[in-house]
Amino acid sequence: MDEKRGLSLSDPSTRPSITLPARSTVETLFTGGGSGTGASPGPMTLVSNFFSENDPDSDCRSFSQLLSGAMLSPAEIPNRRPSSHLDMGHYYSHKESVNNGGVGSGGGGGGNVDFQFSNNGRPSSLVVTQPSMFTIPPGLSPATLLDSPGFFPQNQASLGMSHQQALAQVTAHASSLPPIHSFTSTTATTTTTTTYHRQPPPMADHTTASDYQPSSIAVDKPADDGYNWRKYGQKQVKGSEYPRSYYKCTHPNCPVKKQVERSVEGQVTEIIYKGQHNHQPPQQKRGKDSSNGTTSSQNEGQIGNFTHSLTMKDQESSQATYEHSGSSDSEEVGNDVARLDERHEDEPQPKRRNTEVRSVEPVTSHRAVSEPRIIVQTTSEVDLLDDGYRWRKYGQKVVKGNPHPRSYYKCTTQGCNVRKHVERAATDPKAVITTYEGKHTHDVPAAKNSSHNLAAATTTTTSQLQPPNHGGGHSLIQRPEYPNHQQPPPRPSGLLQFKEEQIT
DNA sequence: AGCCTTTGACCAGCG
DNA sequence: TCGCTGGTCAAAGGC
Repeated sequence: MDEKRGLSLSDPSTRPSITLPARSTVETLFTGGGSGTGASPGPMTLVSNFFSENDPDSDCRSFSQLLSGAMLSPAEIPNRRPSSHLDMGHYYSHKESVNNGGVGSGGGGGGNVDFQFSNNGRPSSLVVTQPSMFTIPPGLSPATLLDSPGFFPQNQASLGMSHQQALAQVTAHASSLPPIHSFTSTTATTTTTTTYHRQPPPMADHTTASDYQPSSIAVDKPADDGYNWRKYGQKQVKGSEYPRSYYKCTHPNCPVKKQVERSVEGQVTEIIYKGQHNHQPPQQKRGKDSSNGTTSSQNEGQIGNFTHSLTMKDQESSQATYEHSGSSDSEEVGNDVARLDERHEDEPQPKRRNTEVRSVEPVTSHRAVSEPRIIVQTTSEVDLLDDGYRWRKYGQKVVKGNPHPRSYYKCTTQGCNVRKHVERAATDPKAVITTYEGKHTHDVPAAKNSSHNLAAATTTTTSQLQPPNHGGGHSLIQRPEYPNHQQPPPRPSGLLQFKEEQIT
């Protein structure tokens, strides 16, 4: 540290106070829009708030329907309202459609069994700033998205390229997306902070695993994506409570840059990648800064020129959202942006690039630990994303409009009343929504994590609205960022692991 | 020695 | 034109 410097923004102790933004709509979701009394809503409340708030023309939809909606192209959902961060119901969002009506889809009344929820395509915070942008539903990776039926019809036409071409391109982008797809998890009561890293799917096969891998050095190396970076600047950007750091790829003549924002605690809140690597990832220097050692071959054959952003905004209260929204500008495909961002869409974003693919990565923060979360994930080979806990299936039901049954599980640990239900998309069984209810009263079972390595190839993305238990017990592996913070028991490092669920 | 981070200064775009 | 803002430069120091 340069001692002549007075204030180092990288030093949390010297950072200026931060004015946290107004609670987002996501939080409203959890708080029940003002009627909250501090009690944590159940999953039904959560989703109900989420989808039905103040929407006169909202229609109840089941998870299946939501997922089905997520598979629709804009053409199929012409009256679609812009989605909220948590709106899993669409991929595309045109800002011109702000006043569009909500997607109506049948469904009935929303009981606990049917898990039907009203839809609210909440205009606020969803405004996509560029036309021809598409929103990747929370929890769906670009590759998965592209592999989903119904994703391409319009996009393909607008881009003038085939599904395969676009897939290749986006996949390439995905591989340039930081393998570290990190997001933090913080609770108010425990101040637990965890950073997760996700590795992008290998180029060769977009259906293969999007590995989640923990990193213990995420704070200092927010995006160890297999490339080497040199920091060349840092700025306190107006409108952002976090300083922004600028990095360049150290490879000669490589134009790739990235911007990283960190929270006060040093957590990475946003990573924006710009440009395309014109070289192979350097060999990982294990032991130095390679938090994930499997990235060296993941970025081969990159094409296109994307900018990616990962955002992990720690909201003051407790919400965690995961939104992928994206654009695919037909005129500037070469400058696309894959962006994970929780920034309010209606906030001005100075100097925004012409095209962006925005997505929001979730994060948690300061929320009661007993609230539910919604996970949207897609799988290929493995059915369910491991969350580290053992579950016993106790029910299953086929919902109208969805050939795939939803399944109900209970945590097998004695005395633990946590339940979850899993539903697959009608149009794509790979897409799964998992809803948790309750809080685990125990830690993640220890011994069961060694099997079912994700390397088996899954394209899995998790939308984490709420950890059922202080952020632990999920598919994602936690590693302590701060030694003094409460953390769940360590889990084996490596890839995302799947539990031995008793699924039949 | 080489690479990296830090950070004030400078530059460029925009309203 | 001017001020604001984001992005970059580059010197200094650290590892």
